[in-house]
Amino acid sequence: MGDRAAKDALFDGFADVAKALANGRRAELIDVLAQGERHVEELADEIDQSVANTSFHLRTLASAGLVVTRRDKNRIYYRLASDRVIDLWTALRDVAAAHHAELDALAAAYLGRRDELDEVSRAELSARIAAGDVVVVDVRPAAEYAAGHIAGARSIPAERLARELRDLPDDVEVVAYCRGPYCVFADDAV
Amino acid sequence: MGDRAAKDALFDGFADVAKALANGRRAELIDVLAQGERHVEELADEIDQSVANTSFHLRTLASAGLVVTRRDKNRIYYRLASDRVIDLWTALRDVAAAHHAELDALAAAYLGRRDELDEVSRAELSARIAAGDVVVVDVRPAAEYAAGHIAGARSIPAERLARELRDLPDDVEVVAYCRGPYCVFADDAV
DNA sequence: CTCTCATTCAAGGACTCTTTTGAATACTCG
DNA sequence: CGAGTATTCAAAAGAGTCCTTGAATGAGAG
Repeated sequence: MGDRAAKDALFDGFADVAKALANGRRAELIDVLAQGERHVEELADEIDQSVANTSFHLRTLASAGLVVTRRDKNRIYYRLASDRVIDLWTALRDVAAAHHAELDALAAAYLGRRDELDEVSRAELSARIAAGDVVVVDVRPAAEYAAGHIAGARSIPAERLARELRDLPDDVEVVAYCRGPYCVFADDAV
Repeated sequence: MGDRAAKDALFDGFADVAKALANGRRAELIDVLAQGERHVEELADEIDQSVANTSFHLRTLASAGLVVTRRDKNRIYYRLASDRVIDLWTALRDVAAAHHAELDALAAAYLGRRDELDEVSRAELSARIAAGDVVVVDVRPAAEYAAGHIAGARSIPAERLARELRDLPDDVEVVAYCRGPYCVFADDAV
């Protein structure tokens, strides 16, 4: 008890979990899976990688215990192992945003100029939903809407938005939302 | 805005932070630094590595923004960049403990049989400190005691314990504590 | 200024990770 | 059972990581 080899092995175990997140493509997978379960081909499409490579990354995540699978017909669905994984992902993003020197520039390059958008706080949004003077649009993929969404929101995935824009009412304000601070669907939608 | 290369770069940025934690020795460094700042040679000693290799790992952590340095005379002290890093480390440990299949075995191998020890809850401990019927001993290294400790605790680093054991009073109970659930100083002390 | 010491750098060899390609599994449905 | 499809495996090239050794840096003290 308490010997060096055992301590190394234990902390290597902690490091294994970090190693699973230590790849940009796997980080994207976690970010997508935080919205709900998806199958391999969808995930490959989300991260723009081959199905084989995506499957490999998912296996890496699975063997670190971050994701689990479920079979339905002949599709295999992956989902996060628990909400704790979301907490870990959030903590990682927070630390990166706070301390990683280049992250501001990277985020700006991907997200564009956010200051040209109008933001709506959570409290304000729920007040206005209750008052009925706003239409909320969920611009995430249909699978993520199906896995859970803001009550009363309408699903219009980003790629269908141009076609369905005319169906939205003219006389009330429209609010678009997506996955979180590092998701551009809503920005594009506006 | 929103193009694939920029998204890859952004998530590679998140992965950089995970990569910094993706090594057992660096994980040990974070765990030690969570107790307070230390200089390179002390840290090398804690993780049983050469000073050069420890310095290399610390640089890796520093360039991911997880630790920062401070010079005092001709010593360089490292400390965590902020409490957010502690949150990240805690979240990582939690996920590992909950989902990593082999971690139970590794922890048992390092920690030994914890069930032979008497545990004292936080509430109970503070009540008994107030009542004065307990002596609390901090068995961490002196530097960590200096960086912060339970009010009223007495510092007896593990390596001095055998010598100073006779000085402890016979008539009240003694409670030992150290860094947290993955630290064996207190177990050894008992 | 020079000496000293803590820390960092550089080069190397062994090892691991990422991605692609093409083939192999494993399951469902007819 | 057999066809069809989603997923995983295997091999290989190229890149990156870890740790050791020995030398270099740079701040403080004399």
